[in-house]
Amino acid sequence: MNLFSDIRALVIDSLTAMTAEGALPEGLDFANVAVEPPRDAAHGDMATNAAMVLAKPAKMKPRDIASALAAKLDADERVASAEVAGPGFLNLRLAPVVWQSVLGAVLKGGLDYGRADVGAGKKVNVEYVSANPTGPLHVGHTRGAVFGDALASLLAYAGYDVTREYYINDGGGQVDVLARSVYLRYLEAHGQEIAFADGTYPGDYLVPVGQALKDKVGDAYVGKGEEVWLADVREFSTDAMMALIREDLAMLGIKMDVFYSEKSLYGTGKIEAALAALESKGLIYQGVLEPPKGKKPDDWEPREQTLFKSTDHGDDVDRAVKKSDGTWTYFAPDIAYHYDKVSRGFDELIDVLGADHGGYVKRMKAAVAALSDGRVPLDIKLCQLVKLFKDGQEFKMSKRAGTFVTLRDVVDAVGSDVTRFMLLTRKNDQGFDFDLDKALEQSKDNPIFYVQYANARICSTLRKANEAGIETTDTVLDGADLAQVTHPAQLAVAKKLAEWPRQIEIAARTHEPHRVAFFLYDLASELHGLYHLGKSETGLRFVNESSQSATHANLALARSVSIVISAGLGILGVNPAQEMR
RNA sequence: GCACCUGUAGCUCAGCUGGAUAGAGCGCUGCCCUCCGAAGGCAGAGGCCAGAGGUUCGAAUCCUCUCAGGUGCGCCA
Repeated sequence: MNLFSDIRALVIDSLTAMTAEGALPEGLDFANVAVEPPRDAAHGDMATNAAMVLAKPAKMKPRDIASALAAKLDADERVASAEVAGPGFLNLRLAPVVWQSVLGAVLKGGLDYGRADVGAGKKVNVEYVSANPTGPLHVGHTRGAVFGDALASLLAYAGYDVTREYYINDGGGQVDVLARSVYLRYLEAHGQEIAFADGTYPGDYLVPVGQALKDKVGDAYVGKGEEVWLADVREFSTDAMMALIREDLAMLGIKMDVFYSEKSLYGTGKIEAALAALESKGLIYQGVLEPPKGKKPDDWEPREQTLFKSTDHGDDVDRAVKKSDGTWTYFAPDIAYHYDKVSRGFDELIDVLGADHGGYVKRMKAAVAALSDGRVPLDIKLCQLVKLFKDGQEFKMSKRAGTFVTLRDVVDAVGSDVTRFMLLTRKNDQGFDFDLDKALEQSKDNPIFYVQYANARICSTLRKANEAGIETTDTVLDGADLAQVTHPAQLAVAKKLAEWPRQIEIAARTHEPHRVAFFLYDLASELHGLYHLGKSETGLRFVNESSQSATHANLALARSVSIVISAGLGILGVNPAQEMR
């Protein structure tokens, strides 16, 4: 149930009727007619721009259309009043019964109230994290992990068939580096002195991997050349790293549906097939690229290589898919991987990447557009950098000094719920300063606390009512006489609840889970306000000693808020606390 | 040099894909606990929406240019 689309449907019906009666010319396009909450609540509950949108094509004055439309809408029982305002806005006030019925809808729907059908069962693939399997996840990955996971949940809630996917970059040179690093730790486990050369990974996290390798193969690889051990150690090491990464993700409650291996694309004809598909469209050719602008590469020399004509699909320059020595560039398996996603029948693709992949967006979109003949949209969400602050100081990361902060460090410090919520209170393309001290603060300027506090308050109230012998199950509350919910502060809460399905639709359409977090904050604010009004106006207290039916109605309102908060936090992957400690 | 992101209150950020007098939190000022959790609420001050043009009934939002910050730009991944 989405009240806004209901009322919009009413407006469209009325406009259609007006056309039939000759009050409007035939053939008008109503697509741009919107029904939205007005910015200023004093203007009413909803506003429509119908008259202004239609004035020009209808060759009529907006206010004339508006007043005719107002007369039509006024006849509907849900509409308490319809007023023409400003240049031709039509402000609608809805009858209290409309808002009261929202509470019934929430109690009946439970966590499913707000579920939308914008997805219409379409298959969407959300690829996120996809960190190289060379070490534990760090803070940078954490943002993408949380964002992608919340986006996936949001889309599922909005009616999409969602697949959560992790692309394992296990095909490039960096896994050889990993293998050599593990080999050193392996030698160390055999009591040898080791030294880490440039371009190897000196991190301690490889010590147990080296030990495990020793446990597995004994001294079989000691003193042997790479040709003997590299392939095996590479596989052993990436498996170990992926196990580590899965544990990291589990700390945030993240579970992928698919782990897709880059390696599986090599030697299986998949890359060749993808490029053949491009070639059949005339998008592959032999050519020489211009040298990159900006910093001058010292060793630049023009060479002929195999190129993808990505400029045909909006890229700035064409991109190499084969190096001059005939091996694939990293872009080639990525094309094949996305081709595979398209072949698996997804209707939409989303890649969640770090901001450092910005230069990659156009070429990948070009590739997907070409491979799917424009059928499958690819949205790439770039997550900007996270800066960590501790004791008011920026916590600088340095891989050389080994002072990089891992996902595990952050979650250990503030917990999964706080980590997730904080990272989701910002748009993905906005940089983020993560203050670990503030995140733990229990006050109003900590949004997660504020939201959870609202829910805890409700739960506590319901508990107390229960102890006082009042039944508080959803079925009983659903049977409450909601007509008693009439106070403006109460109706304000109900109106906020009515916005929930609409916010879900908007958030899902724009791929912006942060909207959910902000909505929950607003809802919590309404609840806190109402709660405090109960201090001076005793009739607004949730538990009303003089009237059991009023108590039930009030508790129905409170419970509805709790349900929506729980649903919203569920999407964000945050546990809705029932009490604060 | 080019591409992408960002620029909104003193600070940190929202702003419903073009709507009315631009909103929250923090900070500042002043109120509110005999009362379901004050870990809170109410109110006030505070703005040239970076700047300049354009598009139209209407722009923080769309287009162009300029300025500032960030991220990138190779046959690396």
